[in-house]
Amino acid sequence: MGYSIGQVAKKTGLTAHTLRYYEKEGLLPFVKKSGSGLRVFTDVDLDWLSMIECLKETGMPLKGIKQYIDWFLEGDSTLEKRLEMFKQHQKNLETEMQKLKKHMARISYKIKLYEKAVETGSLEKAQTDAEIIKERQKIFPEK
Amino acid sequence: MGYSIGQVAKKTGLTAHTLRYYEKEGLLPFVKKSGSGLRVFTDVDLDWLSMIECLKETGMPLKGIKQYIDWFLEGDSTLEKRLEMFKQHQKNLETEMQKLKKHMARISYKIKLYEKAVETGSLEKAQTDAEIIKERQKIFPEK
DNA sequence: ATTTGACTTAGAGTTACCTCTAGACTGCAA
DNA sequence: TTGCAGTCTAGAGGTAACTCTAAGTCAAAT
Repeated sequence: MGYSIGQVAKKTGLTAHTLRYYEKEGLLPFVKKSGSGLRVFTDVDLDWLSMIECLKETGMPLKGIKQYIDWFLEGDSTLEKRLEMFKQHQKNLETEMQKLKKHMARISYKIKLYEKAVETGSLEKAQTDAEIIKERQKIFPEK
Repeated sequence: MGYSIGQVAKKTGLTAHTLRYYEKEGLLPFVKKSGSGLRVFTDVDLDWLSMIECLKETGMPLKGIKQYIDWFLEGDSTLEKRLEMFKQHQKNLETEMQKLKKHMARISYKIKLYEKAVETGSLEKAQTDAEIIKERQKIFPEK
């Protein structure tokens, strides 16, 4: 019914160092200490870590995550702020995804190009290949 | 038919500082200098910058990008390596996108939750709402 | 001819996010 | 009870990717 820092490190893939660092930065406000000073993590803390991971991996800086946690701790008076934060984050994320998709198309094109190049032994030859040029035009319609 | 560092900065959204930094790091091996030592960028350099942007925004560190450029400069003997690099990068990217999608679903859920919470003035009330619980189960089927 | 603004270099400083060290303490197993 | 892995704190160190400073050069406009 409680986890040591090492157990949580294994569960989350973070290091114990990082968990202490997160706590120091105010990202884990619910972690308790045992009588002898050892951290005792609960499932609530694991839920928070999972939310932190979600926000971090979608590009929110630790400061932003901390802001959210601080608002959470302030209680229901900050509900609008938190909603607004999530909405903004979602918007950023959608923009980001659009960009990623374009970049992926470009990388797929590069793979086709380099497959052709490896086949013929020459990048230049591949670049003048009719199929490749057609492919390229899909990704760079302006050119 | 050549661009100054300031013109390229405007075109790309990077600062002149950053462009010099990229050059120092070996990311812009084709940029020439005028007689008086000013950098002269060409369209080829803009193409490279655009590729650098693509790789950087898809999470490749500058070192990885430099490796690619170094291989490019070595010529056709590194075609396989470059193909392999792009394939690996594509794989990473696909994994990343899957993760992002999951995170986005979670953020959408949070928005619904907080919309409900703002409506009722209480996060706790919102969390016990039947619709919200159903929504939550879509994202956390295990719970 | 002078001013204005962009450009040059080398190198120091910044921010975010860890990552590690040292030296001490804890808790369980043999 | 001895040993050893795990944990503690405070604080230093590291890395990536910029970002800026200083001190000076260059070039177009007035």
